Formats: sequence, structure tokens, C-alpha cells
Amino acid sequence: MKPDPISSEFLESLTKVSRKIRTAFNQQVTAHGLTYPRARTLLRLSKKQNMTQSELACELELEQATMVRLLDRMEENGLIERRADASDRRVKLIVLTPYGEEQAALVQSIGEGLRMQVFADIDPEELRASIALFERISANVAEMDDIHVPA
Amino acid sequence: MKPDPISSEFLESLTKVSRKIRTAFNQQVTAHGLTYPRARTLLRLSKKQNMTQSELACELELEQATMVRLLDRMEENGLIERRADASDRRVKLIVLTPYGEEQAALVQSIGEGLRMQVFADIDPEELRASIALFERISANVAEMDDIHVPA
DNA sequence: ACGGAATAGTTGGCATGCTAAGTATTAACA
DNA sequence: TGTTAATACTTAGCATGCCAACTATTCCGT
Repeated sequence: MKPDPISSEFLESLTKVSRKIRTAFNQQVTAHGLTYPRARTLLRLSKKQNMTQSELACELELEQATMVRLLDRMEENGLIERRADASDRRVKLIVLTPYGEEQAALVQSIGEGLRMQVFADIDPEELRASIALFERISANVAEMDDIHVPA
Repeated sequence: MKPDPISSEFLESLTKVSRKIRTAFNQQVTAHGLTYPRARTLLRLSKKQNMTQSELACELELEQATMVRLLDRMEENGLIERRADASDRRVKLIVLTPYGEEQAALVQSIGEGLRMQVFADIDPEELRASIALFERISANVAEMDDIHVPA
């Protein structure tokens, strides 16, 4: 009694393509002394600096505790700096160092190169259609969580 | 100078939906004392037992070393057993214990329940279209790897 | 203003995931 | 046949990721 073999196949295919892309990206950035999570953090910071660790964690969908240690190593590597916030002594604002800016630009160009190759022969309309599908699925998952964790 | 903002949006959306689904599934199985990788392993074993660790790792797209420790803990938890292979003393064949079979069935039903909720209002045709898209993207990524690692 | 709740960051402990290096066994070939 | 290469598993060390518990601050209701 399979309720829906297609949905199962969809999940497998989704998982695989997602992992393949992440792995490919990771290989390219590790060749430049970075890792996938650090690259993601750099990209986010290159768009908006002076975020708190919590804000950054939220945007990257990581736990605060995970963010702390990721930033620890990025700080050791000279990619970012933690700055005190004058108005709230609990907070630390994250900024890129000049070296961090440089690496962020590198990551950006790696990402663009990768997208150009991977999506070269793909119709944008198909991407749009899939994005719409993803949003509906995401909404369904979120709704499901709400049932178990209402408030 | 963005080469194509849609592909970027697609990647973000793909990453997010993939993580959301995995997290949701993980929450359900942890409630039953399991983890996502163990659940995945149980499912695969419930379809085909007596695989070697390498075969299993390959099917789950994990490294052998990762598989070893995953199986270590599953063995400690009484979910699986390692059996010697008469014809090749290097090999260990993995089988489910009765408890493992039981848990595999549980995981199966959790997965079905989750899919029913998440894909309830989704047109199977859309899923099929996305699967086709995923396959093409996967092929592009694989081809890209080949350029850097030909043989 | 004060005491407790909420928030920001940290730390500890665990489970994955990887690569690289090591051991035992089997295969291959000269 | 005997040396070398390949294969299966393991171990070591690192980087994420999580949750739970802790400290330091700030907020909020009375």
C-alpha cells in the first residue's frame, strides 16, 4: 500500500541534487582554503554587515551555538571581526575584514561560475515553476510543524 | 552584473526546502529515539539486506569511514548486526536485527505520513516535471566534476 | 526601582560528515 | 609463484550541526 511513489521519488531526487550541488560548490571553495558554511556566511555578510550573531544565525538557518563556533574559526582565520555594540552590551556585531571582503568576492565569482555551468541549458521558466512548487511544499512543512508546536 | 538571478533564487529555494523536509523528518524520528542517517540506513536495509558496508555507503552516498561509525552506533543500539562473509574475509555483511526490522517499519510509516501531509495538495505532474529538471541539473553537475577529475 | 522573564552569547557533549593514513585480505600480473 | 596493486574496513583528526545548560545583560510588569 504505497500512498504515493512519485512523492517518494521526488524526495530522493531532491535530496540527491541538493547534495550534489553542495558538494560541487564545497570542492571549489575548499580549493581556496574555505568551507561551505564559511562561504555562505561570507556571502551573507557581503550583502549586509553589522548584524548580530543571532540575526546572522537566523538568516543562515543555523542555531546560535553553531554560529558561535563558525565565527570563532572565521575570526581565527582573519575573515571577520566581532565588534561591541554601544547600545547593548550583550550584542556582538559582525563585520568583514579586508581579507574577508576579498574572499567574499572570490566566493561570489565561484558561485556565478558554477551557476553558469549548471544552469546553462535550463529554461528559466522551469526554474520558476520549481521555485513555486518549493514554496508550496515549504509552506506545507511549516504548517505541519505548527500543529506539533503551535505557539 | 548578475549572470542570472533566477538560478540563484532557485538554489536558495532548493536548499531551504531540502533542509526543511530533512529537519521535519528528523524531528519525527528523534522522537522515537532515532536519527536521520540511521533512519535512512534502516530503510535501505529493509529493502535489501546482506550488503557490504561499502555497498551500503555507496547507496546512501556516504563515505566508507562515515558508514563505519554510523554502523558502530547502530550495532550498539541493537539495530543491526555485522556478519562475516565466508567467501571474503575482508567483508562484513549487514543485517537487521528483529528490533531493527521493527524500527525500520516505524520509519517507513513516519515517512509515509509525512509525505501524505506535505504532498497532499501537490499535482503529481509538477513533481514529475521537477524530477526531470533535477536529473538534468544533476547531470550537469556530474559533467562539471568530470572536467576537473576526468579519470 | 526591583525581581523575574526574555535575550545574546558561550560552553559542553554528542552525532554526522569529510579526508588521510593504517591494517588485513584478495586480486592481478610478470 | 611472488610481488604489487586494489579493495574492505578501521582509526585519527577536523569541521559542522544539534540540544541543553550557563553567564551576562536587558526588558517588563508591578
